[in-house]
Amino acid sequence: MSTPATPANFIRNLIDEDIATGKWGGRVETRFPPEPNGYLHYGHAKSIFLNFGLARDYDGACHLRFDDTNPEKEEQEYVDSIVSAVRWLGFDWGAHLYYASDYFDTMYACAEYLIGAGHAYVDSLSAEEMRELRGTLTEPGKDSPYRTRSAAENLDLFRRMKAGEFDDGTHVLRAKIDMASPNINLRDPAIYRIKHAAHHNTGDRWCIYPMYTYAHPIEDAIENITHSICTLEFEDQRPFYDWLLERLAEGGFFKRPLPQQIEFARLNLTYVVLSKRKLIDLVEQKHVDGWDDPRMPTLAGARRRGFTPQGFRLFTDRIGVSKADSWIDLSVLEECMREDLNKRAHRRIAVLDPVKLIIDNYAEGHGEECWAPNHPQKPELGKRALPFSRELWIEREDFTEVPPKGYFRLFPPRLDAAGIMQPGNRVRLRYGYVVECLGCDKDADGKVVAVHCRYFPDSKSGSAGADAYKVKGNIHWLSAAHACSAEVRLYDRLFAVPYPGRERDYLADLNPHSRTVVAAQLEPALKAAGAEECFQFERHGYFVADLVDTKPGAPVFNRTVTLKDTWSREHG
RNA sequence: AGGGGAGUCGCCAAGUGGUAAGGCAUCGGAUUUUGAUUCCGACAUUCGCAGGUUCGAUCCCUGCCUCCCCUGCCA
Repeated sequence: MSTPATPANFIRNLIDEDIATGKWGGRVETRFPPEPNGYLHYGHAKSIFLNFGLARDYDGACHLRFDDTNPEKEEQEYVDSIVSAVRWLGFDWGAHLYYASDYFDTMYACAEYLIGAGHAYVDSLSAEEMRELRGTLTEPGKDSPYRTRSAAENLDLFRRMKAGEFDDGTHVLRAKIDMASPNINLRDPAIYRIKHAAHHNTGDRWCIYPMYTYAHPIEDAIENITHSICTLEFEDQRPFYDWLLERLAEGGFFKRPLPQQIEFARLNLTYVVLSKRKLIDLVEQKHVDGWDDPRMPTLAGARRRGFTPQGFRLFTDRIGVSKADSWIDLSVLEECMREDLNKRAHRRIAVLDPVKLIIDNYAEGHGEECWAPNHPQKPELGKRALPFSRELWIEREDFTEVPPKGYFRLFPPRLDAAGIMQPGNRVRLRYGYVVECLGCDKDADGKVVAVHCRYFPDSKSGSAGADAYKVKGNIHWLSAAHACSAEVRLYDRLFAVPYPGRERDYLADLNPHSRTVVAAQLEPALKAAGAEECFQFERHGYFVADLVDTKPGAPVFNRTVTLKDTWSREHG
């Protein structure tokens, strides 16, 4: 991808400073540390581009690290989906693929050290009792009666925890810091708990697992991460991050400088829900067809939707990085996708809501070819033939019996203000002839079944004098005898309101029209489209051949995003 | 309420003592065989509020207001 300079942000400033002072000898090493307990979503894209982008721009490295410290929630399916999503975005971690679970031995050794140094103890309170002693936001906590256990007793207990002698929840290893700290995270946080659960990576080898707060700083230190970037909600955790690494540095486990945690504001998008819990609900309650449903804000869904890695890159550069809570309008993301697709997508014709257009003065059985460029702004991309004949498909909305003011598509002859009959409107059949509307046929219900017109033989696009016909309207069409039909899915935003869940349960805010399936008519060239090939269907938007449902010779298309449409925006 | 953060144009976002970048959106206008694209132009005397320091404040100081996060053996 071309590389526009990424705008300045506070993290880059910080890194520049570290480089200037030589803190890390110019080294920049980041990491993207997802927990494999769900699919990656748009918010992760921000983090991925941030972390991998920094590594790219500073000639550093970014590690892909699975933060798999909770075996009850993590699965191999999720690690696979994460690997494929990060790759899809275009990033490569080289040899730097890690698992927190790879470090369980080191983490355990650190814990034993902490116990020996008097920095950790085994607490045997129940979860409820611990909660009671923790105090509240305004009141200090109280020491656990087990806080004064000797190092020897703690060590013995901890080893027996590891050996599997105890049931889940009976003991927990805690850091010994300060139960009266105004920062609740420093009130002797739990760092190891007993979980008799099989781990996707380590199997049954462990029955005690480290907590995120304890594990993460150690992971960073082991991997020599220089800048550990995470979201704002971990800000209160930073003092513990630093406390832990300082203790461990004292114990000779790590050398200074120690990695530093830097927090940025997570992505909030209107009309979208990004919390893992809600995404899981949507999938499990079948409001969507799985994690990769094109309506899902997951990267797997985005891919099927036709969103592009380059579009995401544009988006993340455009929204920037800061510590201010912000809401980005979904239209910003959509516009980024349009901008990227506009440059690359070949143009094709598709009639999504077909109605017949019959050219009364065109010989029956006659046919010819019209030529259409693949990209009007890029002639080097070539052109393809569009068969033309007497009976065409046009878009139902490109004809109306009673045109609203400013409508410049097809409408029949009508009386003007002076009572004089005026001819029907003229439009150009894009890349073909100019036609004049003669009228229409309707069925018993009054529904238009065919539109009639006459064409002007000397108006064919590209022929000498064709430009003499000045028309405002330009509509797309397909020869009925040559078009092929296909399923096309018109996707719209999954939620109907900007802030789902703000006024009521978020599920009540689901958009009932988030997917409309139509039987469309497509130009012949489209029949050969392969999965993930994207096109602009002229005057409609960008579409992609569905990754999973497209079969050879039988594409199924998903609408990625519509074209900007100032006419319907102003006319309902 | 204790602690931690944030408040700069409709939405993002730089700047952090020398007199408000940029992007998106919007609005004009031009080009256009996609009511698309592209192009050109306009768009904060003002930086949450009130005081103070200073020749000079978005930036420093004081007070206030608003919003977000923290009381999992989740991450």
